[in-house]
Amino acid sequence: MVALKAGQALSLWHKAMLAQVHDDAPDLTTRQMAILLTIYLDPPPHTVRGLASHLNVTKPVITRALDTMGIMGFVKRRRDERDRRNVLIQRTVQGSEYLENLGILISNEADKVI
Amino acid sequence: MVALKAGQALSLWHKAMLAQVHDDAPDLTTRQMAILLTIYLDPPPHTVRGLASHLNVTKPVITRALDTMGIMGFVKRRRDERDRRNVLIQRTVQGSEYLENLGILISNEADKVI
DNA sequence: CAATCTAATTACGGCTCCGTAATGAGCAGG
DNA sequence: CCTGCTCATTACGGAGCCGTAATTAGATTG
Repeated sequence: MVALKAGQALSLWHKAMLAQVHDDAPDLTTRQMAILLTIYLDPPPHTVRGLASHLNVTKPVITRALDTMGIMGFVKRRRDERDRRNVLIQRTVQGSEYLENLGILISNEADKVI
Repeated sequence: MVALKAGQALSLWHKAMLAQVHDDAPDLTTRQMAILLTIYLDPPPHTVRGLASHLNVTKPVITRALDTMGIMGFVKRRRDERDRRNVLIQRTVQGSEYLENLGILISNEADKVI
């Protein structure tokens, strides 16, 4: 399972990108996608500072991405009651569904790669 | 080989996105990446109209993406001498190298997915 | 409790992208 | 030729993201 050669990897990437472009679902930037996936795949808690450090970008990048993805309904913010300076980023049902569909889409395309 | 489940696909996508964000290589948009991969993976000739129709976007989107990626050195334009209304989009050494590295990167990340 | 440090956000100027509509240039038929 | 058609590009106003720097709010330390 897996063991993907570079050419096959590019082909898979191509198909996945095409599907993303065709599905006129909300088009996340590379950074937004990386942030969203980190929130959903890495264990919580997630803070702005932690995400910024993990992705090696500045904090405003995270804040803005959370704004955008919050409007899309993909993430939620909650104050950390222990240290009210922190904001804890939380998952949503809608975000889970979005990523689940993305996973299925990529998985399906992977099946078509010889 | 391959047979990627949805969860593994997401994990692969995540790692590939993170690598993209970390490598502060030029950050292409989803559309630009889809266009670039189509140019390099699908058989030529490629025209603005053909790419627009293939990706289901308007022609100015293609023109602008070619401008940007042309400046990056990833694609070249040439007039079609048979029908001088057409522009033929061509690959470059630099673009090949960029995509080759991307393929290797994704392939390496795929190896790490259990 | 004042000074200091930290977390997150907001402000600002700059750049790129978007979609629609107009423009420029080349082909084709009568 | 000239009218109509096609291909690609440019123009234009609007929206989003960027990085740096300033700001707000909360914790901490002496």
